[in-house]
Amino acid sequence: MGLRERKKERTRAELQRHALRLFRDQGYGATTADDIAAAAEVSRSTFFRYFPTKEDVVLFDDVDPVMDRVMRGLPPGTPLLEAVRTVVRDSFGSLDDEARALEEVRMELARSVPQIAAILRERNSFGVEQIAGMVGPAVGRPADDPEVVLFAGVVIGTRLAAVARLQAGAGRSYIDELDGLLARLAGGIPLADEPITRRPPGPAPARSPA
Amino acid sequence: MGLRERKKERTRAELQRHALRLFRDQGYGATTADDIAAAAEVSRSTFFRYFPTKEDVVLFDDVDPVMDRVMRGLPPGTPLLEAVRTVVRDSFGSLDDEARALEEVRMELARSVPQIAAILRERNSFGVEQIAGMVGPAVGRPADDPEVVLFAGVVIGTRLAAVARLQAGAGRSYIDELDGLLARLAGGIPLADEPITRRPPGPAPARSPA
DNA sequence: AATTCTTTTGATACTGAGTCTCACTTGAGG
DNA sequence: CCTCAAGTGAGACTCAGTATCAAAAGAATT
Repeated sequence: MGLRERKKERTRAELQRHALRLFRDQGYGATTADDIAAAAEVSRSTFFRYFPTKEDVVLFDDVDPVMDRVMRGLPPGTPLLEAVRTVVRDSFGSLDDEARALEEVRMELARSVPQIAAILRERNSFGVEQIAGMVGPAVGRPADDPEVVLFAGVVIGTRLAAVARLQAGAGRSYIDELDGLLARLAGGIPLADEPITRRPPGPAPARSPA
Repeated sequence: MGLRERKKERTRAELQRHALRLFRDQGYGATTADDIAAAAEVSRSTFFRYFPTKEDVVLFDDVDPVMDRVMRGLPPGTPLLEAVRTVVRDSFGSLDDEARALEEVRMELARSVPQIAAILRERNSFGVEQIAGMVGPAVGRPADDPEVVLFAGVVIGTRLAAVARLQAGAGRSYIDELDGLLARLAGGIPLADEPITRRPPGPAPARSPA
């Protein structure tokens, strides 16, 4: 690996490191691209060359390719839902120290900076297609099979639930929370058959999706 | 209702109508706030007074308060998952003509304009809290009960799956698709116990969530 | 119907994200 | 060295979103 590549890697890491630090210290909104560039001692142009948007600084991670590899390495016959659980656990487990540290910071930010939480939630809803693309082949079905897509949706939904729980201050780490919810899911969808009860009329919740 | 209020209502409707038309005709990104304001014959300032962001023009709808009302009107004892199905179906069914027409246009846009699809997907991932806030009370549990949150996540995930299917060109209407998937969910999480199979290594999918 | 009060509007200016272009620097390779 | 390509910085530009303020217009009062 030449000097050039190493330099690029270093620049990217520096930008991300300073960005996360600034976001934490002075807030996401109050940190301009200029601030980040200045802190990392490069020009604003360079910042945008590395990260197409400010959000991407937060979102860039090294987990994705790992997940696919782990999935491929699982013994055939593993039940799908359990396979997903394993993938989730092992992917994070196999990160090197630096990557894991970044992951920590990012999750910390997600907890403390509402604006970043929002971004993470947004981005997370991407991914039905990605999960479906990973899961479909694993069970020998096309990625657009309705059941594959639905399964993928359920997985994403579970992640959203995990993030929502963290947000609400329910202790534990992101990974433990997600793993726990996935485990619970193995027993079926909770409350699905729970009978609803009459309740007094109250104010409607702020927004629910269209 | 005074002249003032009527005028406001008309202005908002005009802004939204022209905005959606322009988005459809010349694309979301290529349509500036100025364009919309000009088309509706108001100033740019006024546009932002009615819609805090450009996205909000697409996202403004009248469905939300309805859902809560429908939920409250259901007979006690209805199983939760079925209750949600009913709420979804009836909420859309009870829209007046104009609201329904807007809903149509918005869904059409979601299908044909990728950028708007992305926005809708983003926004949709909000709502775990909202759904939990609606569902928790209905079964006599706190909104932050882990099972309530997980259930809410599953519902949102199912929606994402429905949207993903529409996007992929799977015919049907949004509401039919969602209803169908919810129905399927009543039989448990599909594929959860499906054994995975060995498969040849291939290119990793573009991105999956962190 | 003239006057006062309040809401709504338009004009203007500003910040910051993101894009583009172009000239300059600096690794890589002969 | 010298050349070429890759990476960088500077500056200008567009557009979203915010803030301010003065003019216009509906509502209320006499």
